[in-house]
Amino acid sequence: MSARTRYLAAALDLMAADGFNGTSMRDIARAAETSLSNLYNHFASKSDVLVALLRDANDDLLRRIRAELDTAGPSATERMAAAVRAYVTFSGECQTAAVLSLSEFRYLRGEGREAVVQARDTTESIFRGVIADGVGTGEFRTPYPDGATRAIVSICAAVPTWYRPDGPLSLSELADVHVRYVLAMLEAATVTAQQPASTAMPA
Amino acid sequence: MSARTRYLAAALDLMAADGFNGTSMRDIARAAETSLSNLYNHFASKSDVLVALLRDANDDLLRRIRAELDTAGPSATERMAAAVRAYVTFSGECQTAAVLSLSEFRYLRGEGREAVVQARDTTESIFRGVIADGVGTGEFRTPYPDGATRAIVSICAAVPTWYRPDGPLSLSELADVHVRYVLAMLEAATVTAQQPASTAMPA
DNA sequence: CCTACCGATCGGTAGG
DNA sequence: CCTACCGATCGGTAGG
Repeated sequence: MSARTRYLAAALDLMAADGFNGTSMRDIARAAETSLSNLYNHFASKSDVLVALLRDANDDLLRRIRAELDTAGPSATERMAAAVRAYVTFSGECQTAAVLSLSEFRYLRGEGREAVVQARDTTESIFRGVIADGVGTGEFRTPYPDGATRAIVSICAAVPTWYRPDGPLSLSELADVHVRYVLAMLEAATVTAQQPASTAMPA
Repeated sequence: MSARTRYLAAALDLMAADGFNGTSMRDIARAAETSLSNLYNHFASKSDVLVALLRDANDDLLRRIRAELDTAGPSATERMAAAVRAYVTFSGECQTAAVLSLSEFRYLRGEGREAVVQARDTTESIFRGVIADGVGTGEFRTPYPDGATRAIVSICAAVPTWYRPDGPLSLSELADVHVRYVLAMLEAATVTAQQPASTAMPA
């Protein structure tokens, strides 16, 4: 494990718990069992630490979505299901990073912010493209396809804020449930023919 | 305008922009054109300021939802539409307070946190109750009603993070769009019979 | 005896 | 990779 990885792992836990402004560079150095000066040898500023964390998280999410899409069927319905599965799975498996992405992005400024904005746009454009495809083929019948991307991403991005690994549903079941919600929201033609993934749900 | 109201208005803008830990009591006092000591005469701590802000915001949201429900029709479909309309309207009209509620809640501890948690549970339980009613009457046919509350609240709560008053849709149109998303997600029996509220949507 | 409020300063810590 | 620091500012409180 490289020094950089250790710093980022420590910073991830601390910032997810106490926020960007609630975490000091001394806190991070201490958690990584190094000195403050050494931390500054790897990151020019506290903002740079956050940029690295959010970029890594977004890269991971994007990689997962693309991997799922590579093995998905050709229809927009199948591709949307794959993308939602990937997002929900990421939200559960990388919960801390997903929470951080959601809550601490606002503290970024300048070019670091622009880089993360661009990475987010890439993710959103994948959903937007699949929605447009599905509307074109008639698979999705929602009269409001343009606003659906935000609604879908909002649902997926909120999962890490309440998900608990010891909950009543496995992450795979949770992904299935969210696929159903999303396809129903898009008024997918196939949604009523789907089989429920599970009959048990959290209260 | 009472002194307390002036402090809270200043704190709301500052904390929504820079976060709880990024806003100092001196910043708040300066923005409210008073002294730090006077601020401490009204709030025992910075946390107490945040508690007051989040409680006020939640009270406002709850009041709006209840007011809409009072004039709504009796069906679960109409009541869900009313609740979503109220939430989206609040998100747009009280955007700063809504953003704060979403992002800064995590910095609360102790009994102040518990009070806000309880207020949130009250709001969520309204949605949960309407969903249960609709499932009971057969209006909502989703196989996963128990997870739908979180998905619905997540969509509504995310609106203030991207909404712009100068966007292509009026707040009323935006509310209509979200009502359609939510009812579709619940697989409402009436959803395909609905009329689109608008043909224009943001990109 | 209370409130509302002041200028000044407390012990510690922030990012760098 | 460390000790030793900086200008400033932190949340909170002093006496009056």
